[in-house]
Amino acid sequence: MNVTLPDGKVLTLGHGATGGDVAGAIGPGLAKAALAVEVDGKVWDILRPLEGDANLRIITRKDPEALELIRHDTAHVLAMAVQDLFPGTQITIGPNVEDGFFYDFVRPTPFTPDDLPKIEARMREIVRADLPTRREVWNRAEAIKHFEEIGETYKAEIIRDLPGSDVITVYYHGDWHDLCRGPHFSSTGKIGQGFKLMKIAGAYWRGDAKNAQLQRIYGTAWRDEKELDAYLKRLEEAEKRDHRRVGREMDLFHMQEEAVGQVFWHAKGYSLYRELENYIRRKLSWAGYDEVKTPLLLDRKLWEQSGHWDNYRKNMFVAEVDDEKKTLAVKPMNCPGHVLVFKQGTKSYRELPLRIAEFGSCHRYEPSGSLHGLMRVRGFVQDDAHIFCTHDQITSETTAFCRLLLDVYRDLGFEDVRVKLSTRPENRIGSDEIWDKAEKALADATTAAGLDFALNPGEGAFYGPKIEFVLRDSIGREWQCGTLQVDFNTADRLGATYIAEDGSKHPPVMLHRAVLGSMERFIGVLIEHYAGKFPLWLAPVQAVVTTIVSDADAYAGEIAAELKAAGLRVELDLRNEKINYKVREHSLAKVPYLLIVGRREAENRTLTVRRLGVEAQESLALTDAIPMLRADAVPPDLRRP
RNA sequence: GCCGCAGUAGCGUAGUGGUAGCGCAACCCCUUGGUAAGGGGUAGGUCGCGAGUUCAAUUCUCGCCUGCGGCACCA
Repeated sequence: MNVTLPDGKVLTLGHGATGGDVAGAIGPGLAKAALAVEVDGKVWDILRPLEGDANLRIITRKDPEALELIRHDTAHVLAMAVQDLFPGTQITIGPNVEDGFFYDFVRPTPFTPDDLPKIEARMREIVRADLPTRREVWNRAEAIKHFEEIGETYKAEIIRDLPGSDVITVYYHGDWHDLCRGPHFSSTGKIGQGFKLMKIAGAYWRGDAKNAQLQRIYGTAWRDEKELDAYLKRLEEAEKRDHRRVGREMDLFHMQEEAVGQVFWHAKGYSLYRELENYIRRKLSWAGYDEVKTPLLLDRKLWEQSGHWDNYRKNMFVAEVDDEKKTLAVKPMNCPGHVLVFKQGTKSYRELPLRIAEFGSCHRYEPSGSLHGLMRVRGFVQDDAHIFCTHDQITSETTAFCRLLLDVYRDLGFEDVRVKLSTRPENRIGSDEIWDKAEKALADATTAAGLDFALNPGEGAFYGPKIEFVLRDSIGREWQCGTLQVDFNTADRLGATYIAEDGSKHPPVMLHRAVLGSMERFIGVLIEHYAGKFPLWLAPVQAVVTTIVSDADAYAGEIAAELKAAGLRVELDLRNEKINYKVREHSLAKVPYLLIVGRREAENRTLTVRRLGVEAQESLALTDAIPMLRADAVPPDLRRP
């Protein structure tokens, strides 16, 4: 049996040799470090006998595969510990997730938070006991029978649903066993102690709300305790920039019971909101959009006609008055309103593409459990627009939109953008010919804008394909914000047409598109991306003028007034506090510019500038400082290069 | 919506079957201090809401509301 190593070297071994034997043949050090092997591209147990000639690579703790194995082995140890401590608990599945793993259990009484330390302690014992791992191949029927007999009905169900071609393998760790595809380490001790149980949660069997709810335990696992600590520290840091926390600390917004899922924007938060809105408004205006404003309440009949009443009635707020029989619905989206605007007067092909934009206030009755700060709300404003165009204009309009979006994201501090293209679903309207055309148009347009896309087959809307834009924030999290959807249906359904070159009437194609998605959510993303330290043009308070001694009060007031006159958002802090205290406080408040004046500055008509996060101070003449600050605060789209 | 947990002053928290403390913030006084917390004092609470048990409930029980962590959902 010949084994080829990554460097091209070929080792000849006897029949039945394992990956461990290969490592041993290379050297004793490697034999010790080897945790698993990659055999012809697949990760195998170190103790599994090779089945013939193969390309083989030794996996040690440093390899990314090792971390995956650590996590999955830890999931097994979790299941062992749980069954040990809570006899009668059924095990179901326990896959890896980002940064860790979970295992889903079936148990009449739910776990409590107090159980976690107990389970974790038992897990550490199991790891220290270094129980040996054994892999067995089982007969399918016997496996089903076995798991039924020991009361593991979910495991039996899993086996029944496995494709007939799959080999049924069972892994033993000591006496405990589990149905598992593997691979695993040769013993539980190889896991190490860099793991921790994180939380308990309910989760539906097979991810379906119609099924039973299982008890899920989440854990995290790393190569060693140092990596674990680093991870826990990262979580703490992420928590510090949580938009709900920063929003309170910086007095940006609040939410309360009387308006569940809706935002009370405070003066500072709304300043940020308006700055962002005005920025988008300028971008839209330059991109040839017409901004409109349409009613929040529209007759039920319109929603029936558009199809929303049938499909989304449960998620709509309705409004009724005593004196009229009409039912009005609070708009959950802006499309019908924009179609009604389009339908005013006769539209010619010469007017297309017609881009109708709106900062559209929408309300949706979202499930209570899905609400999350600004990220998922019931009342929100979309930076929405509908482009009414011909089939031939889809590509060019989409390309232009991609460019606009990338431009905006870059201005807002996001360079890393991914695109997903969702294609025709099973249930759809329109001919395959039109779908072919639309999908190709989106693909071509995205490529033309210099973007790569990932395919999301079958995930499109029933009325047309769509692209979605996912941005990555400063700590690596991804957020889906922008979208563009092709719609062959709505205009026709609501009776909107244009007159073509040959005098015939056609419904226009509608492109539904949003750059930010929702103002609320995007501001949430911005808060977390910048951890509240906004670029100057967005910062709610751009500068604080403060004094060292009260003799400088009058001068400080003069500076604040001049800056205000220059269009800056300035606050004046004349409190009788030490300068150390004020510096600390305004730094924690994330104010970009601290302008400090004492006796010296008042005499020379200068000021001392301290930028957030920079300890160095700079002394400037007042006459120089004002134009400098004003220039610095110009929004990115208004800067002359 | 489902599972679990939680709700005490603006924020962060302690605590108890006999109606509540602490820190920061607020307010007042002293301090005028040159770049990340100067000192002293004062005020602030229907312990989420409703019911039940009890001589007595913030504490125990039930229901509801809201929030948090997941799951499901997201036109």
